Amino acid sequence: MDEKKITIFDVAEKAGVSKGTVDRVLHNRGEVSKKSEAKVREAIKLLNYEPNLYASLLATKSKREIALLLPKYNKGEYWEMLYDGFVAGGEAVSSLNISTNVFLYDQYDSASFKTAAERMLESRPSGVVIPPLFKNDTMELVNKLNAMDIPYVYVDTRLEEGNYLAYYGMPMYKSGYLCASLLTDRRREDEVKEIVVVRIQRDKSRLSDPTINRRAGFTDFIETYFPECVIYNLFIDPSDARSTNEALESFHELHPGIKHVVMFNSRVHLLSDFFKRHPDNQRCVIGYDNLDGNVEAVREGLVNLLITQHTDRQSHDAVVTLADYIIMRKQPPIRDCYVHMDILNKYNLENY
Amino acid sequence: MDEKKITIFDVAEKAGVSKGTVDRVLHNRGEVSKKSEAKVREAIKLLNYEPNLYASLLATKSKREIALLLPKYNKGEYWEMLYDGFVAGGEAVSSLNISTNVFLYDQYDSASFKTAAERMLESRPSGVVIPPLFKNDTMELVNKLNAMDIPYVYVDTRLEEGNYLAYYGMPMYKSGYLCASLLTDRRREDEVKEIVVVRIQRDKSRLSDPTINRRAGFTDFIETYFPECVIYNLFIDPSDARSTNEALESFHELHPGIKHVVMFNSRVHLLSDFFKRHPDNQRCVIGYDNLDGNVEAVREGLVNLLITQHTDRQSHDAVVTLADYIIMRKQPPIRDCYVHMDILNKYNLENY
DNA sequence: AAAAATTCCGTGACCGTGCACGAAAATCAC
DNA sequence: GTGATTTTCGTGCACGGTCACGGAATTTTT
Repeated sequence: MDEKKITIFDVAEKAGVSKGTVDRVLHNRGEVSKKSEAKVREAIKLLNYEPNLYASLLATKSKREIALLLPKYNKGEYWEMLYDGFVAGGEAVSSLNISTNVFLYDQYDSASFKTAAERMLESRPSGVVIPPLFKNDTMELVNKLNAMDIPYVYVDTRLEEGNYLAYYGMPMYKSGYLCASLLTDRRREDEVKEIVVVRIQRDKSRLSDPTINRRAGFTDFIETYFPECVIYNLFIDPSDARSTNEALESFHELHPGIKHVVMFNSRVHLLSDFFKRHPDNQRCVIGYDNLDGNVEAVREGLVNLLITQHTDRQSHDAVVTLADYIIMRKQPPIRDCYVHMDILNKYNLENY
Repeated sequence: MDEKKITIFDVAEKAGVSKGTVDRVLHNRGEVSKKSEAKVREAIKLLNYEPNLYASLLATKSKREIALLLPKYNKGEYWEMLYDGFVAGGEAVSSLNISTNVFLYDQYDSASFKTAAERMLESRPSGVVIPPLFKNDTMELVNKLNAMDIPYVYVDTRLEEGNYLAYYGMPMYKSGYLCASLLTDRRREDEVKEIVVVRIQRDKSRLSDPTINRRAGFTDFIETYFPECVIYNLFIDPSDARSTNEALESFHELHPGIKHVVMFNSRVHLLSDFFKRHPDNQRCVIGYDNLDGNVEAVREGLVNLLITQHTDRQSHDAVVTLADYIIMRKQPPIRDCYVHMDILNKYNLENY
């Protein structure tokens, strides 16, 4: 009712100083004696003072910037969604005098990550969003960020260190488990004897396969409920459509009866051509992520289900979370935000 | 770059008037000659002026209120989710000097709707959120709102008139279609011969069954792809657990082999007890809406799938949309917002 | 045409905070 | 103890609106 809004003046009065001093304390701008600072902080706590965001925003001139460190990508690839969400988040907070900036690197070249990180640091951002692809390099970066007191948010995956402001991502293990449950839904054991997992050649030689946990979840489910089932691994090269198709064809000749196909990365659309040539309405295909190509494949009935998340919302929320923290020192209510795993089929992908 | 922010002064100068006049035009506060008004509007358009929200919020004293007209509900019922989202939306816009207020009525008593609507109008809200249960009464209300120039947003369902600001809801017909597709996923025709649809006794005698379109979508799918299939209707009384169970038991005795059970309203949890007594892992049960009871039923494996939407987000977004419109006359980008239909099973309901 | 009534419009005091400027107080050097 | 530094602090304008007040311009009345 009588919500008398307390202002910086009230605090100043209570502390026996001027509003200028209170302001200095509020923004840790220094030039305040320890004694005064103590009194001001006391008064702030006592009065339960919260600064008026609007007055602050109106008066301030300082511009902030939030940076995103992202792998280079081609149109329609996974990382594009993170990028889009980041931009959208930037628009959402642009009225808070916060802008955004993206630094790209080559996801197969650790050195390029380092230089991108270096450039990013030089831009002196007020906050950073990172999908931590290179574990060690990211760790190094994060140490510097901590030293510079720059908050950062993980998206996609997360490192096991303790200083990130928040994390947005899909629970990988569970997403594999979910996939297996959908693939085998209401099937008897003798109906699921063989499964093909299509994988990316390049990931084999990589330090860390990004889908490893997902695969683990999937395998655990199958081994528990379909112990007799055989899981084949088929490797393809996403950059070479011809070799991909050849690999698929020759595998198909070898194992013509396989009805269950799964792909743990976001590239299940690469199989569309093959499925078009070999239609089979007994087949069940499950992939991940709502890339345009994947969605189209579901629409055409080539892929049955997609397990997705609002990837763009991850980076969007990351930006908003950072902005809230930068402007108002507001801690996010939940630090580890596992986004919901959506299940998309032909009939519910329209409004996604 | 040189994003020189244009202020009310720039507009005033361009129009050859004072800022006071511009302000009067901006808020349709009258006391402006047609000539001046025209010049001001011209200048606004020319300069592409947008008022500074923060300055406005800082200076304004006026309080606004957004009202929600909602059926009375018990804890754990569908309408509670709309309520929760409304409250959450209210918190999100509270800093815009906007508060919220809820007016409850008896969903089976048209007269109580009318008095609630009357009370609501007397509170002179700046915006209204309505799930239009009573078509005619809502129409009457809406006419008054239009006359009073009060914007309103539909949630849940929508009337076929043209003046609402926005609508948030699930595409009912499609949600039935989706349900049928999931129920029969990868089934051969001879595997789906009988389906039970459990319905609410009371809805039979009601003017309009709220699930009618959903049922239509469901039936259309089944008739298309499983023309031989028989759909049974079983009516229960949600307020009487004993009679419900009796109805289920006697139906079960009559048709013991039925493996497919569907419920089109949000009360599939009412069947939990029965399923507990008659476990059958060949059975497939699909319901709607993520009420706690329903979620629990999925977790326990009594219900296979839930088709849900973020019901709370409907009313939440409704409030935010209204606030944006009230404060900044911002039209929502999409007027008819069909929210995405989520599919929930045992393995992806945790983070929902 | 002057007076009265209306309509229209400019002015200026806020709203609560940020920040530059310079004065006051405290510390230091000798 | 005096002057020079350095530290600490108060003051006042700016930010871009809102809105009440009262005066100017216009219309109406007599």
